[in-house]
Amino acid sequence: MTTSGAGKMPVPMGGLAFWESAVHRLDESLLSPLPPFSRLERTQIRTILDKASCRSFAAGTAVFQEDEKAERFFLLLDGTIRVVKITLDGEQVTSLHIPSGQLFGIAQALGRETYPATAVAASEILVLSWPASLWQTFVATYPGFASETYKTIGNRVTEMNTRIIEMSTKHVEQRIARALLRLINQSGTRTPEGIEISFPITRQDVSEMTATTLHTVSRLLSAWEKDGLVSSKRKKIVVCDPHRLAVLGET
Amino acid sequence: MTTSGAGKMPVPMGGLAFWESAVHRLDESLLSPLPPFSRLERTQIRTILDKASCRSFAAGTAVFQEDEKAERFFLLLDGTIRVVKITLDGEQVTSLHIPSGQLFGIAQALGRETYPATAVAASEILVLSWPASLWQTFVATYPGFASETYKTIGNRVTEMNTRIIEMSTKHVEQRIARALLRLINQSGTRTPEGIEISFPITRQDVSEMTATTLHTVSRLLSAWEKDGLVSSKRKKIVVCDPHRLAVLGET
DNA sequence: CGCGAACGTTGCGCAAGATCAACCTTTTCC
DNA sequence: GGAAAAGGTTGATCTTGCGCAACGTTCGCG
Repeated sequence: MTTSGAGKMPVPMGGLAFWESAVHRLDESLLSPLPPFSRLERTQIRTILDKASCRSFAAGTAVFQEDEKAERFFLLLDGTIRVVKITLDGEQVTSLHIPSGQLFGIAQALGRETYPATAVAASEILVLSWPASLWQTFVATYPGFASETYKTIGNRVTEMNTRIIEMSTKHVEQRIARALLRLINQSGTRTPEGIEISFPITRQDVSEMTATTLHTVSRLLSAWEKDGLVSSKRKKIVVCDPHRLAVLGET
Repeated sequence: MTTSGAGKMPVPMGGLAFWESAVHRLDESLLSPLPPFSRLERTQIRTILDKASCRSFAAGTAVFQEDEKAERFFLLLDGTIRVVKITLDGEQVTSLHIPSGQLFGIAQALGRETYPATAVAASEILVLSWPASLWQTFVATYPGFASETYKTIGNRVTEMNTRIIEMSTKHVEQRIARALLRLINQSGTRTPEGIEISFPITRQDVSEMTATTLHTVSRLLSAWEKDGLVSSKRKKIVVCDPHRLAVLGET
């Protein structure tokens, strides 16, 4: 049950700003299809973009840390975010993955002053961000922004609930199977072999999502590979037979 | 890991309305100290109360069921609510306990049309409720209502996160210890012996909160009783030495 | 190019805790 | 008041998957 020792380096904070507000380059069409902005006019989106900072983070770096003052909120333009908590004794637990197109770091929407967890770039990522002080304005001014945000939160609550239930009632094998399926649903890429998880992911990462050890994940993945269910290289997992994997994850 | 079989009867829906809107009896002072209403005037609270229905539910009955259409939202005036999810194969998992004074069944705040889980009365309870259509009005009209609601949600998210981390990193003994501590914090009653959980709770209930079996809970509780840590009768648990229990729950 | 770090694999033994089973106690309800 | 149901205890056994350990492989960097 206990995830094995330290394992991972302390998450480093992202480096200094690279592209700080080179935002005039960004087109309105980037935001317009995204739920929080879908009901807005082009001009409104322009206004929003003009207030945003844009920045990239290298894989493995943190956008913000748990308990840090929530001075900005973010939108993930590209890549995937891993939301992790770190326990007193240094173990990491991944509570959530956030695919591109979603808001994150929205402590304001939960009535918090600090971020509830650390956001780590799973791959190289591109994010927009706004100062927290604009949150109220956005909620009040832009129709659909608030409601879509709360839907996002609702979905995350649902996902957390699902994890609690899985950990309570499923065996390790089933949890891992389901975790992989969730990942390819959220951010899978079609390949000739099957559906690939579109960001680098280690056995350790998977173990942190499923409350087990990298050893167990490794064994399982090896067994599944022999069986033609998955195919995995270093930091790469391809699900070849999602259906059979889903069957494994049932009951 | 897998919680033992059926165990509990399917949660019955609460009976027919007993006190449907005998609300004129209720005093404004009931709501005024509660966070969602704390910034409101007496007259505003009166208006809110006039629109509410009041009702009691017997212990073990459901106020609403998972996936039911969310036609009302609720305030728990007295008692404790157990929020449970039921898996396909009939196992129950408790995700949360809600103490009196809090809103619940607030699917609207999560952008949902249906309730995400079942709310079961842990003891006899008293609830106010309003039609979902009033949600928007409340949020728009009453200052502090929205922000306090989102704080509540934030707290619940935090609590769920805590559970995920505990299940990922702690052993059964520690999880149970912490679960008991959380319960006495939320709804404990001082007694000469120690602090008592102020609603009836079975070993099975505890096992559903901690992802174990009632057997393991029973053994642990027996051991702790011998040790003077707790004292328990049928459906009753008193924590005699919270401090030592907290130590048990660490690391 | 070669070394070290990060990542991955695999075998073995052991312990935590689930499962099975039997039995007891208290409550409920006809 | 007595049977049945709900709740609780406790022992014996069995399985999962963790801990530890040793080793292989790939990658990145000086």
